[in-house]
Amino acid sequence: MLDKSHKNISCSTCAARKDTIFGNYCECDASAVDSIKSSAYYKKNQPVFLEGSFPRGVYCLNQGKVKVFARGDEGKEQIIHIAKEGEIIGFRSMFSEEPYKVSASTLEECNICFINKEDFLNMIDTNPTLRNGIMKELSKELGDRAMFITNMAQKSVRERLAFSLIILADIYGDEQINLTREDMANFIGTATETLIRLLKDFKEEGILEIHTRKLEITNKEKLFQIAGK
Amino acid sequence: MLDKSHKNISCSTCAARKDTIFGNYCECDASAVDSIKSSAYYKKNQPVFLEGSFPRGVYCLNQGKVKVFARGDEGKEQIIHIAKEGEIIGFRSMFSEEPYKVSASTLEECNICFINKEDFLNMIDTNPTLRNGIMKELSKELGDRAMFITNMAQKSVRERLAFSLIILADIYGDEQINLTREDMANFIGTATETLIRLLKDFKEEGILEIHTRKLEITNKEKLFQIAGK
DNA sequence: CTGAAAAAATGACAATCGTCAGTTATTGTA
DNA sequence: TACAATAACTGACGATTGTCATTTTTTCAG
Repeated sequence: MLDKSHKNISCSTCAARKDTIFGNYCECDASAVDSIKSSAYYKKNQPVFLEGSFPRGVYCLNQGKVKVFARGDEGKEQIIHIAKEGEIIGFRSMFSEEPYKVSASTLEECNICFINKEDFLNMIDTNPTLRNGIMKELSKELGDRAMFITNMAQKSVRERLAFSLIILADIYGDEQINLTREDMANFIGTATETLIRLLKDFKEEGILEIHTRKLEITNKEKLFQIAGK
Repeated sequence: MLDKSHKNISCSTCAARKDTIFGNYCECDASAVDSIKSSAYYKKNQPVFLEGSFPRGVYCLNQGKVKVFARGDEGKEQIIHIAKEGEIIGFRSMFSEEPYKVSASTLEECNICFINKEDFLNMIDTNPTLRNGIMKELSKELGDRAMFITNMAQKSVRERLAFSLIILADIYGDEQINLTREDMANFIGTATETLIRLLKDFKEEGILEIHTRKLEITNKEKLFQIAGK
């Protein structure tokens, strides 16, 4: 259970700070960010922001994982990205001056800090290093998504599953992958039933172990093989 | 046949200028850009830049269309974007300081202007309006790609074809859509044979007319219906 | 204008994958 | 601890889509 005393969250002691855009790009000291941010505790499955609404600021994950997803025509979620500790989410729409095109929702208990739009844009304007960091980030993501699209379009579900498991293993680090089958299916872009069947196949092939909801990868090599180079 | 006298291309008389990032965001006069750009004539199917190489500058399309594509594991192209007159391509990797993750190649005869990296970055640094324009552009594209991914993952090939034809009709304006079947299949993310069959279906349903390679949309309404909202 | 090369089109077939309908297992809470 | 709700799983089945092999049409260079 997560410590709910989010009042104590401070940038200067933030464990995730070194992974953030602030930690990497911003020379300004932590207290400067501290003074303009607020922080909040989120329960599991709680929305962070919603498709269609206008951004009021950006969110910086101190603790926990968040899914970023779009909805298809029939309302089915497509998970575009799973953000973890240290990541900043929701800043894209602030620059494009559009409403959010995606929603974000917590996958587990989270502590999330918030910096309001004016303050954030002001930082960007006055801090070239931070600005370049943001541009670099936007550009990198754009490149990643070209790959994502190519994978979606050209790989089979089996290959995509292998590929996604590698990504998920990376996101979850030493924890075990812990997602509902539905979320996992919506990340891979397939039906829940198909995902379940393929997980079973992978298990029988000795690639992973299924501990109910949690997945333990036991043969990453093979995953790479299946996923394609 | 395109006028090959690209020596005469000037920003101040560029027909596409009003559509460019320069036209929209940059207050600096055309001659300022003119003085730092060079321009070149490209034949059909000529590479503009290649995946894996490092960007030396940005390309601004004066005339003609260019496909931007990634390659899947088996070398199959996935077209991510089709750029037309006025668009600037190849600037993403300049910010991310990575090699290109995609390639670009002309789909027809083109006149393309080039601004070298230093000059372009210098413009960005000194011109906040232009810089914001670029950030807006990056952000917008990122949003578009979330939708693209969702479509790829959730729509049937038939739906994607309808959707893509709407996009292509928009890109080609009053011209007829003019792509090889292979390129079109690589845009939609399907096999060439499947695309050909579906085009035939659409023709029989009175949605379009096939003039060998060129496609004329005759019932856009129906395309919207098929594509989903 | 002609022939070779490239592109478009067609047919046959099988595998992948999604859908629907139902069962079993797990979780969270009263 | 038990029960309701949610999630995980299974089975059957067919439609969609990819693959391969071949033919027809179009394009383009000489």
